[in-house]
Amino acid sequence: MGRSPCCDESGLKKGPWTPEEDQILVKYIQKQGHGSWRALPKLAGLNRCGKSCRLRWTNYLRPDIKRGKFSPEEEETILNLHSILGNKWSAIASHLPGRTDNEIKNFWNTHLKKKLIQMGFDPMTHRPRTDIFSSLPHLIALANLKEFMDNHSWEEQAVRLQAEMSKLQYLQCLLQPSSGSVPTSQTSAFDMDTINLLNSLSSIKENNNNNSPNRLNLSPQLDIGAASLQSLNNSITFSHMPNLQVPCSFQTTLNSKDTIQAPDQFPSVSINSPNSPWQQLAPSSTPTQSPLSMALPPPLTDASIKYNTLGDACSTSVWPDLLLEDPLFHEIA
DNA sequence: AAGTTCGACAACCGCAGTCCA
DNA sequence: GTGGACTGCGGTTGTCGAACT
Repeated sequence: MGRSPCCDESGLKKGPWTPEEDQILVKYIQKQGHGSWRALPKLAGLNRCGKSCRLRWTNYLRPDIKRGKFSPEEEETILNLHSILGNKWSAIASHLPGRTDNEIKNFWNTHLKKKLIQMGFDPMTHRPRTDIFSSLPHLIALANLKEFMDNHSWEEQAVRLQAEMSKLQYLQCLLQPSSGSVPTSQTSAFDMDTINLLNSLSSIKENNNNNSPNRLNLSPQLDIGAASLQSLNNSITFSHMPNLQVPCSFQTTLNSKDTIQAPDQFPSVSINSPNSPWQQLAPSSTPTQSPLSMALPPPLTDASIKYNTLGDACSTSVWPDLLLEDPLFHEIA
């Protein structure tokens, strides 16, 4: 298979096309047809390689090209087709009259991919992200907490947990300044899980203010997630615990339905449409439940738990490092 | 006002497939 | 069957304007 040598030729112009070049190319093709792309530049009087001419024509100058923003219907079509075809841009383009593969590819990379990621979907599989690393710290902390609870007296646990809560409060003070703004896509799922962990521990304390009892009633089996935390919440009493709260900008109080609506910044994606890939992803979900909610971990306890907004699990921030370097984190984890 | 950063999109690069002499 | 010419395609890079500092 020989490679096209045309672009290697020296002396040919590269880079953006001028209106004059566009005019020459359009006039020539309208008059003669493109014929051999390799021969075209010479015949048309253009100092470009044939490949460049072909690309310019097919992606920009072709008269049937539809320019302008993608409609919600087109977005949905792209999402549907991409969930089936993957990055087969030309195949996707063939279903969208007037749109080129390049245009669709760019639109995907700059808009749709980000939307899916922000909404907690893997842009390649179109499925809710199941990044094990994002929940790992949470799970490890819970497992170790349970182990500690099992192996120590109530007095020891109370003293130690109080000390840990004080450390957490200190950590929170350190974290506060970096949380003055609304969470962005740069806020990692790791951060969110850290916040969840802080909230979980906080809720332990809150619950203890409401419940009675100097007794431990841990479930014999470690049921990671809501059940174990609920168990902790219901069974541990603390006094003089520091007030631990995540920055309010990260808090979103859920109602009893625990359904989160699609964020306002994604108005054009109709995720509930019958043809939407997200709809297909959730065949068992109730019609009123947004598939977006599938991307969220289950709420830890009830509506009193503040849950965080979605974050990009792939991105990084200084938060994880800060926490990982702290001895407290190693003690908990 | 100047410099920097960021996002959108046009254009390029290079591999792979097809055609044809 | 072979190999060069050509085209199609997807990934990547470059450019430019807007937003931000």
